Amino acid sequence: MLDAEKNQPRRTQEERRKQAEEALLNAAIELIAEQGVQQTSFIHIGKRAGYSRGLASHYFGSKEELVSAITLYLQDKFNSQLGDIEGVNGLDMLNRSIDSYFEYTFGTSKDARAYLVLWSAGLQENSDKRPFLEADKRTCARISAVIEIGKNDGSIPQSLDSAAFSEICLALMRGVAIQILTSSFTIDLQDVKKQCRALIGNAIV
Amino acid sequence: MLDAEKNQPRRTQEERRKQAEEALLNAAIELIAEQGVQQTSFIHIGKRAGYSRGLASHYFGSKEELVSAITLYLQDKFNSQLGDIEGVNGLDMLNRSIDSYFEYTFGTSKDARAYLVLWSAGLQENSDKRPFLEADKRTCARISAVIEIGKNDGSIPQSLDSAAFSEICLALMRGVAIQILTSSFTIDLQDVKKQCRALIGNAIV
Amino acid sequence: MLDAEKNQPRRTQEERRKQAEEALLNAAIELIAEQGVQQTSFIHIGKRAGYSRGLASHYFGSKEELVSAITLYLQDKFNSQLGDIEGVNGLDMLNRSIDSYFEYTFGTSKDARAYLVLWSAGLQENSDKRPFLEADKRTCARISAVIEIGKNDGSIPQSLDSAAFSEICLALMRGVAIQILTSSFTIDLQDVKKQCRALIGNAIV
Amino acid sequence: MLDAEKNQPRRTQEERRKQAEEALLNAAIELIAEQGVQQTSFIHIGKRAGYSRGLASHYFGSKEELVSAITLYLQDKFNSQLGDIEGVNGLDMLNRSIDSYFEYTFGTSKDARAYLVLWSAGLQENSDKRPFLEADKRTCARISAVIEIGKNDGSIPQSLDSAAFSEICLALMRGVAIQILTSSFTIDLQDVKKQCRALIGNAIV
DNA sequence: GATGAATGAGGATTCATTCAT
DNA sequence: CATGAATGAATCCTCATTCAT
Repeated sequence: MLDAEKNQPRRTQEERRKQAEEALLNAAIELIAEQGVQQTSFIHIGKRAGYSRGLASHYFGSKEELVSAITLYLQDKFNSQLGDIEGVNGLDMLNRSIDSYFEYTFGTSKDARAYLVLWSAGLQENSDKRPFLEADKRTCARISAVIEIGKNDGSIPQSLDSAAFSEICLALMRGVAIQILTSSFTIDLQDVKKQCRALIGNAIV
Repeated sequence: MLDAEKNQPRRTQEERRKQAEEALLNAAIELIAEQGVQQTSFIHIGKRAGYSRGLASHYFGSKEELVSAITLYLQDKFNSQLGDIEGVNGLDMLNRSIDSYFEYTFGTSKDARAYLVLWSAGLQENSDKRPFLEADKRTCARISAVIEIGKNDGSIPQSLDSAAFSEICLALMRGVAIQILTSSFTIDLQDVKKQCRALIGNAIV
Repeated sequence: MLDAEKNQPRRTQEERRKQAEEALLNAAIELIAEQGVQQTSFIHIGKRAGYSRGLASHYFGSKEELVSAITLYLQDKFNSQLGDIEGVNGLDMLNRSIDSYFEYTFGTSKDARAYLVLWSAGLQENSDKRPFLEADKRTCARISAVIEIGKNDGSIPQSLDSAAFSEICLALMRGVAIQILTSSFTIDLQDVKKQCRALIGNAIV
Repeated sequence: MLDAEKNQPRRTQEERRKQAEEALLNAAIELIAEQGVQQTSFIHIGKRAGYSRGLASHYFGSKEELVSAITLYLQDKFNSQLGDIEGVNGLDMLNRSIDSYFEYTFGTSKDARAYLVLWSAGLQENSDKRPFLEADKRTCARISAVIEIGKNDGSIPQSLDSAAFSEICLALMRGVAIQILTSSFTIDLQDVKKQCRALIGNAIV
């Protein structure tokens, strides 16, 4: 009991820290989704999170480190939300993967938009693309694995090049995501989804 | 004769102005492709173009106007490079359109990269997306037109929804382009092209 | 017995406090010798000493007080190291005084360097020079006393103005010390010492 | 005449720049002499010089560069003030060199104090001492040259080691200077001067 | 028309300092 | 007693922008 009493303040300190850090991260994510990375200043982040202007700087050290932390945070969150893909067979699992990516992208949180804003910095020549390339590699590997399952259970033909197809798949999904987030589509989301499925379905059969 | 003498210097002035303006625009495009919009300052643009640091500011007024000017400049350049699409039938024209977009994106100039850097600002909620949306609309209209030609000459089935398909097509092309420009693909460019063509080809037949 | 039991933890606390304080002081001295006063932050001091970042602040209150504490600490340490000057006569004692100042300055510890860094703040017009002036006065008094001994035992001529000479002596020693610590000498230390002794020796005889 | 009219604005621009730069340098020198380098901010410099807070930063790029510029400026100014040393023989020239160093140090301008403040940063281990070492080397070379002249004309004995002696001389002069600037001397300046001359004079004969 | 001098706003960053635990 | 969470002041620095020449 005494130990618990002694530990409590410490735990509370840690908790305070964790809570503040998460609040700052989420504030930063919102602001990045709204205004982009450059326009998002430590001052704004602190204000939005309800803390002082210096705290985000204090915790994350520099803006570069903040961006890294956000990137990892969003990737982890995405992966944990994704969980295990289930389906009656490989093809079904592939379709469900695509659906869940759609759901993530069009969900209410600003995570997906913020992630794509961060990721789009990779379009500049001078930029550290590694964190995003590794994430893309993992995503493609997951798609490839599903395709291989489909090949084994007969729902996907053996002739399909899983490595190449998974990368094209990701490119398509990402292209669709960004066109939606930039309000480029005039057709409605259900149509977009249907077209995507058709595109992928026809390629596989 | 006197008129000619008077006009000549004026014309030369105008030409010099045009030349300087173009040099500044291209310097800005290079810098944007390399470092992004925010990191590209008037000073750097002037230096890269070989002019004074005040000239870009002098010509374009403000940074916002500069970005607008660059956007229009790049769209015009792209359109004029594209020219008229030719082909034996609609399907062939569609394939050639896709090829020319590939060529533009992977060409030596930094135009495509700079344009996508500018366009990616549209991922942020607070941003003026109009110039890009209009350009996308024109692009889709062009693809739609080609599809309609294909429907008429029998190379593309009547059942294809040209409006929806053209938008998905653009999404795919844009997704592929940015995955390439962010070095995400591990498969080679020829493979990417082949996969794209297959995807679109299967969808049409 | 109960008293002893009660006292023991108190003494241990006090000892721990003293130990921590000394560790913090020495860490601060090292950092000041390396980087100067301004660049030496409480956080760095705590880290270097192996304690928390708040402890130095907790003990010394403010940075100004910390600097005062260090100054006194270094002066006390110097004085206690110096101890009593011994020699066969006044002249000999003077020479030994000079030698011991050399030894202190060129010793392995960073004390002398740190002290001179702190002292050099006195070059600025707006600065509290008192602690250093008092220390200098004591040093000159010590040298004067030695000279007076020399006058009495006949090793130093009566004509020498001990007050003026002791101040010039200190100026010479300090000048030599800082030239050495700023790596300005190209001649070796033995030569420096020899030259100094000759300068002082010739002045006295 | 037209040329002159055309050139004037350009020259005026340049002059404005030069004037502003010099005002900023002198303001910085004053502030450094008063408060030290760290406490001297760009904002204060601008204010003291009668310009905006950003100008010093704009001109000198960074504080490090500002310090470099000031160091060079002060060294150049000192050297040009010094001019050629004249005297009836080498010994006389040596004495006059010492006198002029005294005059410089105790003059009304804050140059000498500022220079010594800058130079004292070299006491810290992590610091760029080069600009100061080079200046010291030049100073010693000048003293050595004078000593050699004295050896040739017979006013200084051949046995004197000019290299070693010039360095000790500089150390003495610098030690005296900093003791004066830190108000350490209780004896008056004339006495200090007399003592110095005696010290050096006795060493030479 | 073109240059670059000068301004001042804005933001990253570092810390002394205070305060809760 | 000791830790470290949190604040906010201060400063360097970068630029868009204005303006004199």
